[in-house]
Amino acid sequence: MRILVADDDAQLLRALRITLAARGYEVLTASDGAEAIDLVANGHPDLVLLDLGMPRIDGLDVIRAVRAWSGVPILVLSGRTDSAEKVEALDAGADDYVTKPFAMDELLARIRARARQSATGDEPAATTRIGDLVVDLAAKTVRRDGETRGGASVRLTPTEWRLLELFLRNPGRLLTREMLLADVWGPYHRNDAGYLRLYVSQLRRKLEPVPAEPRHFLNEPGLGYRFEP
Amino acid sequence: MRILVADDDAQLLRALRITLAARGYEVLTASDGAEAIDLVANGHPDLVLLDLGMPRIDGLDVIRAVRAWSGVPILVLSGRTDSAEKVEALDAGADDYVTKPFAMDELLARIRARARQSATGDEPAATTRIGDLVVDLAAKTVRRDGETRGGASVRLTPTEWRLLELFLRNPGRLLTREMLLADVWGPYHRNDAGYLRLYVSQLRRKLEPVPAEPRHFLNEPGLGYRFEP
DNA sequence: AGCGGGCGTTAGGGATCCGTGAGGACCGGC
DNA sequence: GCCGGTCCTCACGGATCCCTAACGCCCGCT
Repeated sequence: MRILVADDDAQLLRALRITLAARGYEVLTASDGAEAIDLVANGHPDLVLLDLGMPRIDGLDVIRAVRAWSGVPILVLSGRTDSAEKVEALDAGADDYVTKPFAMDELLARIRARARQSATGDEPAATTRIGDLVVDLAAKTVRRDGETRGGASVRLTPTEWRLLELFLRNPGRLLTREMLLADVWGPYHRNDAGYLRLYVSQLRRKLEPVPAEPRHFLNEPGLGYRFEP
Repeated sequence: MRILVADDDAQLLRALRITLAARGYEVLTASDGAEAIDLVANGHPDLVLLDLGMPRIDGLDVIRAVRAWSGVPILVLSGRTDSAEKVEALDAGADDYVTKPFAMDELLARIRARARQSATGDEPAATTRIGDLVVDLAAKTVRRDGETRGGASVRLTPTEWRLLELFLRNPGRLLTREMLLADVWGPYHRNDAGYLRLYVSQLRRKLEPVPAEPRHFLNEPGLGYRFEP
């Protein structure tokens, strides 16, 4: 999550950088409008914190310039409290408006709200490659590499998806029999190792280039299984 | 654009209804939390204005209940100005927070901002081709390819439109039974899989070239349905 | 060599899920 | 009151999936 902070107040800029970095955000900074526009274009931020009172280019023009080509969420910071200015900024394309001085925890909460919005909106498709197959867990699709359309090349059953999901979420890690059985079939089937043998076999048949010589779904005798990307 | 206004203050409710209606919005109203949840489920609003201080069900619980199954934008109105309450509401899933008393033009601007957010999403897919049919979600029409004039070749019922809309907005992705049921019939019908079977069947009969061999509305047994363009 | 445990695979049977038709309940318009 | 449209309930044949049982195979142990 990368945030661009644009403000001409160096002290506030520094405070925001520190606070945001401490929350795990990646921070870009700009101190005037031109720099802000440039960094939106070339820095690819996921969210913009924009002060309206910056030199060289008016904040409203920054919003309009950005909105001409980008849909990145814009959260406006401003000292002005009159509603006319808020209306102008929001109608120019801003997504939220906070007046200074502001409570930091409120600002952070509003940032989280905007981050949610972009998280659900655009999905770079959390996708994993297995040989020449591409697995998309969210869309529940497995397509042959290169084929972006046309029905899914491979169909998996619900149980197969649950098992595959566990493997893909823990790449390279050893997953014990009990862990896998408890997560897929529930805690009362920790001893039914036969289920695992059967479904791992089916996953290999559908996903391994050479099912007889597994290279991604590996067995560790006596322990469990491991997924190697 | 349909807006649900939930507030226990009858006078404010009436003022908002009149103001919003004058701006061309369709307005639904609720005066307590339970009614609000019910209307989100069955009224299919595009935006929710929610007062936090309502009887019967706490406002925060309303947010959580709605967020459990719907992504509709929620704009909170509240008399409380302390930032802790704002943070709670925003983190529960609200998209914006306005404190009473508020300036009406600011509220309207924030409503427009939220409306943009949901509107920009569907523009690129305003029209979709299914076989030799062309579906226009905005105009709610289905015409045979080539015929630009004349009445719609195919008529769909309101429920069929809601279902079709979900499919067209998520092309290629698997939509689970629960997701579809919750979005079309509300969260209290997550188990009525029979509804889905029936209406998918009707969509296929009206939209598939060969209803008996569906190529666009596909079923994944045990999981849900998938729309393939 | 003989044996036993863990592993991979195959082949059904029973349960669940799906597609579709018919018909009743409800509503607004004429 | 009548009627067309929409939504929902119910029922049943067929498709799909999950689980059980059984059979080789490999490897380490006796």
